[in-house]
Amino acid sequence: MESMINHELYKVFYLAAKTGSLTQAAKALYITQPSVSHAIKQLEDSFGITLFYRNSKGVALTQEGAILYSYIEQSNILISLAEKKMAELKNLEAGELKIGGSDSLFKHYLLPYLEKYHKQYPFIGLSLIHGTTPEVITYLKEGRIDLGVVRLPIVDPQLEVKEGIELQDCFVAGAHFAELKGKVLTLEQLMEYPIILFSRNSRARMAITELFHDYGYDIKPEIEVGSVDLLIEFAKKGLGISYVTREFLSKELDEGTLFEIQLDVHLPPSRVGVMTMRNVPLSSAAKTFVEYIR
Amino acid sequence: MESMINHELYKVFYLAAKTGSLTQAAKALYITQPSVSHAIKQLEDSFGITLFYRNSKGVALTQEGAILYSYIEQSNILISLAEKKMAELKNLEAGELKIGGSDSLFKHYLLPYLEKYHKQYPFIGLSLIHGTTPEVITYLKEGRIDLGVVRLPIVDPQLEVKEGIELQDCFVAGAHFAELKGKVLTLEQLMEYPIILFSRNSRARMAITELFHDYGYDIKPEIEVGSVDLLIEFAKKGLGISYVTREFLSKELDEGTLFEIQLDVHLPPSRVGVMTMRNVPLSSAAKTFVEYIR
DNA sequence: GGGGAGATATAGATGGAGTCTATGATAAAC
DNA sequence: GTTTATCATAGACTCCATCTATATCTCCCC
Repeated sequence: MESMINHELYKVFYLAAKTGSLTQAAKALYITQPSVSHAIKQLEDSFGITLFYRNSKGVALTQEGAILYSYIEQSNILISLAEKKMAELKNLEAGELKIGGSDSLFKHYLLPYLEKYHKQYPFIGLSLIHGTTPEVITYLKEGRIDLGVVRLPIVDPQLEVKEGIELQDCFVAGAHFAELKGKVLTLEQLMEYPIILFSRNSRARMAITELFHDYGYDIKPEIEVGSVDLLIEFAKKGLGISYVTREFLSKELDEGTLFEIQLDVHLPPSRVGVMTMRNVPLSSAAKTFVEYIR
Repeated sequence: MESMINHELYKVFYLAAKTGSLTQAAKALYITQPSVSHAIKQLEDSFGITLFYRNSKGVALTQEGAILYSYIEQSNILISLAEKKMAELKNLEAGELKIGGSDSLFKHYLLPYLEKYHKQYPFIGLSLIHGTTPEVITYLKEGRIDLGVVRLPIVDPQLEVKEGIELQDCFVAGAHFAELKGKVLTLEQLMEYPIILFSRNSRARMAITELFHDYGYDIKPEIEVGSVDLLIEFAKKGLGISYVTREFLSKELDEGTLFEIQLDVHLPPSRVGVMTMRNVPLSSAAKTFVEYIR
C-alpha cells in the first residue's frame, strides 16, 4: 500500500491510449503535452513496465499497456456511468422517495401533492409505507423512509417537523340519526348514542379519550374499526356516530349522506406534519417533495 | 468535460465508504482526517449531492452515496486487478512470449533456452511462430512476434540484431558413400555425387548456390527437401550428400551414422542472431528471454 | 540532402491544489 | 462532569502537477 498509485494518472493513460497521442490526450484534458508525457512516465516508472511505444506519429500500447488498458477502460466507463447517474439524481431524473404515514393521510392529504410530483418527476420511484405514528418514527430512524406524514404534535429531539394543514375531528352521523341534525349536544347526551371510534392504538383515539376524561367522562365505543373508510361506511349505514376527521368527509358532507353533530364543547383541532430526521441530509427527491407540501 | 472530476477523490470516497469512517480512511491513505473531509466535500460539492450522513460514530452513505459507491467499488476493484496484473507481468508471473524463426533453429538452437526459461517462468505463455527470414521480419514489424531468431547477416535499420553462436554448414554423407571418408574433395568432384539441398527459398540454399557460383560452378541438387530433418534422414539412407548445418547433426556425427565430407575450399560459417525492433520496447518476458541467449 | 512539420522527451521555474497543524463543535461513553 | 471519540473549519505551508521553452527524433516533401 506504500506505492498506491494516483488514480488521476489512469485518467491520463486512458485518454492517451484512446487517442493514440499524448498531444491529443493533453487537449482533451486541458493540460499541456509535457504534463501528459510526465504522467505516463510516472505510471511506467511505478509499474517498472513500458506502456507505450513512442514514434513520430504518436503512441501505441505495448502488450502490457494493452492489458492495463483493458482494465482501465472498464473502470473509467463505470466512473462515467456513475457521474451520469449522479447528474440524474441531482436533476431528479432518477431516484426514489419513500414516505411513511397512515393510509388516510396518504389518501386525503398527500394524494394531490404526490400526483403533481409524480407528473413533474416521473422517473422518481414512489414508496408509500403504511404504519402508525410510532412505527413511522421507527422507520425514519432506521432510514427505511425519507420522511413521515403524521398528526402533530411530535416531540422528539431527533426529528425535524414541518407543520402542514390543520384538521378538525368531529362526530358525524347518517340519516338514521336525522333527529340530531341542527341540535347542539352535550358530551353526556352524545354518549347515549352508539359511538364508533378508530382502534385503540391510534393517536386520534387517544386524543378523544383524553378530552372526555378531562370533562370527567369515560368514553366507550360501541364499535371499533381499523380504517377511516370503515368509520365513514358504518356511520352511513346508521350503525352509530363516528368520530372522524372532517376534511376526510367533504364528499359525504356535501352529498348530505352524513352530517356533523354540533357539540357544546370545542374539539381541539389537530395539525398534520411532515417529519424528517434532524441532522440527516435529505435526498434530492425528498428535499424537493417537502417543498411541495404547504 | 469542463467539470471533469479528479479521480483521486473517488479513491478517498471509496475508502471512506468502505471503512465507514473518515478517520480510518485517512489512516489507510496515509493522510490526515481533514484532508479526507476536504476531499469528500469536494466530491459532494461537484455533484451537488450529499454522499454521507455524518454522526459521532463515523459516516454512513446516503441513498445517493450508496448508488455512487456501487459504481466506484466496481471501478476500484478493476484498478486493483489491473495493478495486480501489472505486478505479475513485471515479475514474469504472467505474460506471453512470441518468437519467430525456423523450426530447425527452434529445435537445435533455441530449445535449451526455452526449456530453462519455461522452467523458471512457467506462467509465461510461449508461442513459436514458424516462418522464413523475410516472413519473420514482417511478423516483427507487424508486432505479431516479440523477437525473431534467424541466420545473419540481417541488414535493416529498423531492426536491432544480437549475434548468437556461429554455425558451420557442411556436406555430410552416410555409410553408402563411405569411400569418401577421410578424402579431401574439390567442388568439382563433389558435384559428381547426388546432392541434397534445402528448398530453393531458404537463406542457406542461396548462400551455397552463390558460393559455387563464385568458383564458377552451378550447383544443381538431385533432391530438394523442406526440412533439416529430411536432409539428415535422406543422407542417412544413402540417397545423396546433404548440405546441412554441422551443429544440427552432433548426434549423427558422434554415432558415426553420418560423416562430414572434407573440401579443399572453406565454406563460410554463418551466425545465428536474435532480431528485435529497434526503438520499440520489449515486453518484460522478451527482455528477460533475450538475456538468456548467449 | 536540407528543412519543415509533426511527434515525444527533458529541464527548470512556478503556482496552486492538496495536505498539514491547530482548533472547534458535537455526541456518546464513562 | 469529564473524557474520548467523531467530523468540520481555518489558515499556513509545501510539494508536485503543470507550464514554458527547448531538445530530439522521424517522416515527408521539395
